[in-house]
Amino acid sequence: MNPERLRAVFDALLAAHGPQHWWPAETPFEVMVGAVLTQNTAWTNVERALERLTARIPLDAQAILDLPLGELAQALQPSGYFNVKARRLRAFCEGLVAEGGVEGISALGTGELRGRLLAISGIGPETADDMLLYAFERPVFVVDAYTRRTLGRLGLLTGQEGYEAIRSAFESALGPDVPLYNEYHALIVRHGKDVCRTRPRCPECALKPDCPVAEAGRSGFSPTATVGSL
DNA sequence: TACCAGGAGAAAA
DNA sequence: TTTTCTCATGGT
Repeated sequence: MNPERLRAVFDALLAAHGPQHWWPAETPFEVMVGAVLTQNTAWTNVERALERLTARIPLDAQAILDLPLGELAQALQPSGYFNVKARRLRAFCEGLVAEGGVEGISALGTGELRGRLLAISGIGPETADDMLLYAFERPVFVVDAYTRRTLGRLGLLTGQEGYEAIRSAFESALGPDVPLYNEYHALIVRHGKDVCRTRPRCPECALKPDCPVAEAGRSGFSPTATVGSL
């Protein structure tokens, strides 16, 4: 992954969309709850679910654990997959309490913290990295479907790379930089939802002149390029 | 009407 | 080991 090209794409995204000021939450715990609820779900639906949940209980781990599972699922209903997410949120809260809460888990090193999060059922790589970057401010790059799609359209990814390969490629190219990772991922999501959202999906829309990151990515465009060669 | 959204885990091949 | 299926609401 070429650092200059990656920086050029970031600069183009920032110029096009401006700072995103992520994550839209008040506390680290709210970030983590949101990370679970936003799995494969539009953020507007997550906001509805959070409103329903906080109308019933204070937003903390013990209050969620004290809420009967059926009531938790009912509160989460607008975010979709509500039965699944109720179980996942409860499992996460159990894990968090077992680790001594947000304070306790904050004391762990990044690698160990990531391992603990991934050990919880329902917390996969992207959700764990959302938490690490946006709740704990650790230098971990978040890879999501928009990252694969947008960077793939720019020729910086083939689409065949695994999650860890993409994450380590970004981190190696950019160096440990929490504010940069924060803004970069937020901008990729914003861009994916905004400019590159076409119906039906156009695999090349980012390469069209009206896409603000097209030029930045074009210099690195190579349909057969791989992470390692860029 | 059909598709998609800031995934993850279980089941099947 | 890799691929497919399931979970589900709300916007376009």
